[in-house]
Amino acid sequence: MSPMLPPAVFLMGPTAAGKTDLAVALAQHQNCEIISVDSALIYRGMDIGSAKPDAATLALAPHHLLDIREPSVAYSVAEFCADALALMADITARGKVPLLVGGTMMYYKALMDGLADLPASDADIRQQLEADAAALGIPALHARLAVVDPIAAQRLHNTDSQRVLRALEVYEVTGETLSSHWARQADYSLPYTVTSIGIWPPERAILHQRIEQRFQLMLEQGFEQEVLALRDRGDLNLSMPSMRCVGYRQMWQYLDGDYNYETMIHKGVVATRQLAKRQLTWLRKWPDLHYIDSMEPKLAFTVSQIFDRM
RNA sequence: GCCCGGAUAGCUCAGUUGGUAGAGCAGAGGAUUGAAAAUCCUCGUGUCGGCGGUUCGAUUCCGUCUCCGGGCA
Repeated sequence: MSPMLPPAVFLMGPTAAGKTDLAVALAQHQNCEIISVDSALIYRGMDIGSAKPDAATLALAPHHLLDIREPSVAYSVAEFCADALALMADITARGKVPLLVGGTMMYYKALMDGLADLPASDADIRQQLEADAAALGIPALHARLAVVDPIAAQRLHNTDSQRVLRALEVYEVTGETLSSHWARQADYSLPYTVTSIGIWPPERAILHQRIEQRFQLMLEQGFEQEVLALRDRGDLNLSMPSMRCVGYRQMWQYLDGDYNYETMIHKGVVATRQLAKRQLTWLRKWPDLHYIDSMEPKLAFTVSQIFDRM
């Protein structure tokens, strides 16, 4: 990384760790502008269950990349990278520091390391592949992949529905294998000097407690009504990325009558804990991460010092 | 008070014709290239409720006690 590159800050952490509060405090006292890095906050009408900052908070500290999609429309990591890079350039040009905040770790990873030149998903082909998967099973599609792209097939487990389907999709769309796209991946590095900050409580039990309390709070704030309204639109279903978000999926299934209210709460909390665990798996291996204990009361001050040293 | 069921992993339970036990869920660790809040992989020692008895050996059979259901009074 060249010292000539402009600064940017990544503020990362598992769900319910307190990222938003810290980001808002920083945005008010530092010369920075917030870009959300969150695959759920992009959706309009999904506010309570996604723990989106409320209007008063956003008035104090505007966030980019909130409410940029209808829940019926998918977003992608590639779109995120394009959006984020454009915003970062703009913020930098206005003499401010881009402060990226969120928990979607693959978005950070792709922004940092780049993506291969792959085609966007193709709705028709994907639909056909999903039909094949339903009829034949994922292992059969994995076997099909092994014929055309043994390298990719070897890397993918034969039950990994999402990646096996994607690999076949890339091949069908481009006529070229996924592994050969990977092989041609261009050199790339993010043109910023990044300071990476990770925030979470030192004890997992504390995070679990916060997750449970926050889920209860969402219910009190009208999460069920929010999902009822989404169902009433009539254009959404459980196969869409938006409705697969943690909490929304479980509330939807409860409203379908799949299980009772108490079970919905339990499954929602469990799914959130499991999300946090996966986020922490990314964070543990993130290079040059400044870890911040979210239980530390002088948090904002600590982070300000990091800013000052940039 | 009596009768019948239960009591085994954090939870729900299976099982051992007597040789100290295993599933699902939870939890933990990991992977992660246009759906990523997604998708997937790996990981199972626990006084088999307590105390006695029978036995080479009891979580398993017998007795008894405790607790939890249900029933009868």
